[in-house]
Amino acid sequence: MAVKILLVDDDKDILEILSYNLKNEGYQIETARDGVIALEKAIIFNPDLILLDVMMPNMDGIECCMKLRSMPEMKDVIITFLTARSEDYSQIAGLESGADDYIAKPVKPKVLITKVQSLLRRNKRNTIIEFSDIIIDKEKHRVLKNGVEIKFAKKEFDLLCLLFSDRGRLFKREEIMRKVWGTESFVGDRTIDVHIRKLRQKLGENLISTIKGVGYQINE
Amino acid sequence: MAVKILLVDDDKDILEILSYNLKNEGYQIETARDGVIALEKAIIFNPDLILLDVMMPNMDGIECCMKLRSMPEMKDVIITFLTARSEDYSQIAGLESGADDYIAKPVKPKVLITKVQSLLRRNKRNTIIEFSDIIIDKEKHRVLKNGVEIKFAKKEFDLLCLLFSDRGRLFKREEIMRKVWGTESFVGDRTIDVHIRKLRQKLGENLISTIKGVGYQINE
DNA sequence: GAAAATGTTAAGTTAATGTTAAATAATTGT
DNA sequence: ACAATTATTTAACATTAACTTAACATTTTC
Repeated sequence: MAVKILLVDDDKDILEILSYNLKNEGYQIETARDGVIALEKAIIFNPDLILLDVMMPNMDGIECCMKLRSMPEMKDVIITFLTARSEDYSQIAGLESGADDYIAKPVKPKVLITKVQSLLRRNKRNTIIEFSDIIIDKEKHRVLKNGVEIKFAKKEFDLLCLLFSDRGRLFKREEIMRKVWGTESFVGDRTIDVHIRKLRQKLGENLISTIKGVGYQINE
Repeated sequence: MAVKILLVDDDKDILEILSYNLKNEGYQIETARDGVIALEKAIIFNPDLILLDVMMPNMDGIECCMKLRSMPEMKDVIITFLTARSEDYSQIAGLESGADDYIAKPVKPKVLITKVQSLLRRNKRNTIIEFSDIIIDKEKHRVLKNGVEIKFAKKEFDLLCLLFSDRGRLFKREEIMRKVWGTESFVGDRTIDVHIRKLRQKLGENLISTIKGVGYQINE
């Protein structure tokens, strides 16, 4: 699956240039013209990386970044500011905003691409997840419990990976739906439950707990 | 099959000189002028050895190397850096990058050839694979089951070798397609299945298991 | 304790793969 | 170069496993 990048800037030209260059590198791009739109698009698009202009109308980058970070599903996204002047640095670099890095404007396409590559590399999340007696190897599509392999069908595996991507965190049904089934498929309400059932059968009844009216989480 | 080497350097002259000398030795050579191109070519060309300049525009050798190593299909390729100065050594030798060795520039052709030979020799281990009652000899293109030779056509053999190159690992259909059939050939969907069928007929129905929607793997 | 949400099971549907034979393509021997 | 042989791909249909749904049970929340 292609890497997804959300570009946020109020300057149409910048959006276009950066968009063009990043698309050329094979990235999947979405754009937003202010912070408010960015928040909405981020939820739908589920990007791996967000490039966020600091100075924007409506909602500035710093505020947008903080809002993004407050959403649990955006915990792992990489956020990078685009800043017009290095003076802003003190504010931006501060931990508060929750960004991972910043890029000084004006941005040269080549520099941007290098930077993006290095950001993505840095965040190559662990492909192997271990938790008590369970080992999940995303790459090999393999799950071991007490050293014994247990087979999982595709959707089951995707769901499992999602839940284990942040153990203990509560995943809302809506979020599970979006991340495992995607935005276009419209499946019934019981589908998630049935898959949860299968995970419980295979890995033990006490692994996943239900938070009624909200979603599911892995018990830590 | 000739040994395939991918040469990566931004200096055209170096590419030419090394290319010339290695071709003379009977190696099959591809070249790339930066890391990005190198990644693309590596996937298509599927080299045995990659000689990688460290200092390059676009994507440097270290980054390129890490990217290569992160692809499961590049697990067994030998990666060697070409470094302009021995000072870089500390960075390069670090385990992180995943390279096997390095060669100091400027490279004398004779030295290079000796080095390449020794690298290839070192890695010749995988040529014979044994697994329960099956013995596969890649070099001789031979398969024995319980001491009895079984003949495999080329594609069948390639597929078999791929699956056995990492027993237990799940190979995605897309990956099988790329590695056995290459990126340019567009063959139908059922082609892989038919070949899997033949392997199962020849080596037993329980050897290979299907993960629907994903791919195939050897049962361990 | 009624409404809402989720659990559970089995049956229904869909999508993916299996299988066979026949059609092409490649290779070999003469 | 030609036919003969062998390898590979395609096409059609069968089968299977994955996934979804539906019906009803159970649990939680207010």
